[in-house]
Amino acid sequence: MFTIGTLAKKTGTKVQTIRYYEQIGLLPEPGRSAGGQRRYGDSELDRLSFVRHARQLGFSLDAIRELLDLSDHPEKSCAEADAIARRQLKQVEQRMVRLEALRTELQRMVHECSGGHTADCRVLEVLRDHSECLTDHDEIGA
Amino acid sequence: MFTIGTLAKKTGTKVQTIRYYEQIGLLPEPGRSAGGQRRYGDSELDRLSFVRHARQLGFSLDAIRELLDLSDHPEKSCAEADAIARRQLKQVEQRMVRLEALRTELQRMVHECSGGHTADCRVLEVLRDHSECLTDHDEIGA
DNA sequence: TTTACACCCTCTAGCTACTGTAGGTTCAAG
DNA sequence: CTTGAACCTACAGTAGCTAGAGGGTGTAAA
Repeated sequence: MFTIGTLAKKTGTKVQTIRYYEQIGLLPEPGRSAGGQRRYGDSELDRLSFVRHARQLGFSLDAIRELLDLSDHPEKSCAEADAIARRQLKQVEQRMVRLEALRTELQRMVHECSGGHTADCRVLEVLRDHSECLTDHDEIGA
Repeated sequence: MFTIGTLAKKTGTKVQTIRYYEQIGLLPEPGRSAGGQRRYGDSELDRLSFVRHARQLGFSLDAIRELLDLSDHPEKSCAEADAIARRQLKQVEQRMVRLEALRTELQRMVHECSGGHTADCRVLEVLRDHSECLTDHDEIGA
C-alpha cells in the first residue's frame, strides 16, 4: 500500500492528474487511510501504467476507456482493440503527412529570409500572400 | 464592405472564430452598420488571411500576435520574424521525430495482433507491459 | 407594407487533458 | 509533541475554439 505521491513517482504522473483520472472514472476510487488519504496497491499501479503508456502513444482518454474495458473482459473479441489501434495509427500517419508539408513551407520561409527589415521579410511575405502556398491545409493545428 | 458571414466564407473561418479573434485583440474592432452588425473591408480580410495562414502553419496565437506586430512595423528588423519561424520549424521537426517513433510502435502492435480474444491481444499486451516499449516518450500528446 | 427567413447580435457554457492555487488536514520522523 | 512534507477538496485557468439560448437586423418577395 502506498500513497498518491508514491504512485505518481512510480508512473511519472502528477498527483493532480491521478486525482483527475479518478474523477472522470478512468481509475477506480481507491481505499483510504483512517485520515481519508488515498492508498494504492499494485492493481492500481498496473492500471495507471496502462493509461500512461496509451497516452504516450497518443490515444485519447475516450479510446483508453474503451481499451481498459476490453482489457477487463478477456473473453471479448480482440477486433475492437485492434480497430482502435489502427485508427490511432492512421491518425498518426495523417499528422505526419501534414507536418511534412508544414516543414517544407517553413523551411522555404526561413531559408529565403534575407535578414533585412521586416518590410522585405520573406517570412511575413509568405504569410501575407496565401497564393504562394503550395500545400493544402484543410485542417488546423497539427 | 461585407458582413462577418462573407468574411468567414472568404477566409474559411467560422463566424464565431472571427468574433473570438476580435475578442482577444488579434483583429481590430470593425465598423458597424446602423443596426450594430459588423462590417468589414479588404484590410480586415488581409489581416485575417494572414492569421489563418499562420495558424495553418501551426503558429500559436501568441506567435501570430508577434508576427502581426512585426508586420505592422516595416522598419523593424527581420530577425525576430525569422526567429519565430525557426522556432516553429524546430517544433515541427521535433513533433515529426516523436510521431515517427509512435508510428513504429503502433505498427508493431497492429501487425502482431492475432485476431483472437482480448486475453491474447497483442495491442493490450503491449500497453500493459511498458518494459517492451523501445522509445523514450518524455512528452505526452503529439 | 407586411412577412418570411437567413443572418447577425451578446452572453454563457462546453470541449480536451490537464495544471495550479487557496485554505485546510494528516502522517511520520525526531 | 512538534515540525514539515505530503495530503485533502474545491475551484479557476490554460489553448483555441465551438455550440447554444434568446433575441435583433436586413433584404426580398407577396
